[in-house]
Amino acid sequence: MIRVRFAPSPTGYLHIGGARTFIFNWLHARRQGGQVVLRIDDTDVERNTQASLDSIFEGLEWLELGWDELYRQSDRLDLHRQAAWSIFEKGLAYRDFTPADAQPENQTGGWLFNPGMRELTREESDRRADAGEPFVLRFRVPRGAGEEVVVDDGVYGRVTKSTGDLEDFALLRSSGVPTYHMASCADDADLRITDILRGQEHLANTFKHMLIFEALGAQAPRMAHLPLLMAPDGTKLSKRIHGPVVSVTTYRDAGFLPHAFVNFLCLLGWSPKNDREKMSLGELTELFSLDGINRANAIINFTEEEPFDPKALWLNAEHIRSLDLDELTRRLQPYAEQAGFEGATEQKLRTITPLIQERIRLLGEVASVADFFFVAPQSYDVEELIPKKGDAAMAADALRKAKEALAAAPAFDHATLETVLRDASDALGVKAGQMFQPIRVAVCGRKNAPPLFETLEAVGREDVLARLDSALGALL
RNA sequence: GGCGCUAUCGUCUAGCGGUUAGGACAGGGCCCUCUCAAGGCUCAAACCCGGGUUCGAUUCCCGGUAGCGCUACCA
Repeated sequence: MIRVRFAPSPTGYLHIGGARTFIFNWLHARRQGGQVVLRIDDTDVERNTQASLDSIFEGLEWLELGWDELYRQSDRLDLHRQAAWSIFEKGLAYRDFTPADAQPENQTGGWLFNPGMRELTREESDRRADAGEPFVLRFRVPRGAGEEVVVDDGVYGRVTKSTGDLEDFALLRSSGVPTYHMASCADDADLRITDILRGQEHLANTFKHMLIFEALGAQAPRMAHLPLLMAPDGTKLSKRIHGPVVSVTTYRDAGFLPHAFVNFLCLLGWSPKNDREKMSLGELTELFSLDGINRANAIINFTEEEPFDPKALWLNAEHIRSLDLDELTRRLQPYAEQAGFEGATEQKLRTITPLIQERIRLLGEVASVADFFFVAPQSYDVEELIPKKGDAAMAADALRKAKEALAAAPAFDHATLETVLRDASDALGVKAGQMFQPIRVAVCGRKNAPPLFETLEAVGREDVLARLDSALGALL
């Protein structure tokens, strides 16, 4: 049974890179009928915040993927400490009494351990500890000549590092709180995690982790590191520098469909190799494989003017178009309410959905695309009422003729309206387009809108006639 | 600085010794058309540099360069 874990630390909001890591883990597990563990890595007491924790859950829940088990590392500190001391008992870790502020700076490279500490006898070490002297517990990295640690990575292949390049890293802080490395490995072993998929920034840490697993007498999980998501300027994503676009909830608020967003994120750093791009969650689950994961970092493309990657927008539009009317209506509802549309009942929305389905890329665009279905256009440029190759007189004629024809129309459905209005334009001796533009602007308040007849039908005879009147008024 | 990883159109990518270097998004043009979309067709756009290996390198090896990551009692 495959067991994966996603282990965010609540020291910042959930960003899209984290979301992608979660998604890849989820897909990897689900593809093989495995389980997904969500583990909150909150051992850094100083930097944890409730807001971050909330943002993580908010973001993950929105993805509509779910998980099977939930843990918090802070509930499991005893387990980590126990694991650390078991390593100490095996002689594979030692106490380092060097005060934190006396730690060598280490920028010229090459710091491996503090002289004197590694060689302390057990008696001496115990004596100083008993006397209450603070210490950190460090892993005793093997120092034999030519020794190396090997990682067989599911993405990067065989990667090795000489132990001569690995410092004696800390397992326990002087406060007694386990470090990330210790807590993470102890938990992975205890939770029987079989596969670790995580960001490539951890590749270099993995050598330490292999050492810890070995010292713990635990079988190391299979490792697979993911290329990183970068900002267009090539630097890492940062809310401070790049703004809210790096936060998952921004995508939710703008009106991305969760699984369209999942689809998009999957395409950054992974490919099914057959040129497929638009995939449902089911298809992704079926197609996902470590083989398809790229090794180079991927840039997510956004600018100040266009905060979302154009491909994300396109994919979202694709997913919107393939939703059935009920589902899309249901998804649209909260955004219509958010826009403050009066009377945005499901029934009313349902008549509008098909008219905007292929015209929006984001659910939130319902606000700007469908406004006139709910309220008469407040103001528009009167010039826009004037058709191409026409003048104000033609516009007025068209509007008057339309009023007359629409008032007399035997029915107010789009088929009837089409006949009636086309006949009217013939009678007026103008082109259909010249007839329709004034009507469209009068009713919708702009030149670009959904098809006219369906739109008129949805708006209704009474409102249409009233809007034609006020347009005529504005024209004269 | 040391160590690790990476390098194909603007962006995401396919390619796993011989290809007109393929697809997608974005961009240009055309068609369709009541506007806008959607759709169809089409154009432009890439193998980081230098050495090897080979009959032949985008592909394999080495070096350079560049980018990213790690180098904490952060994760």
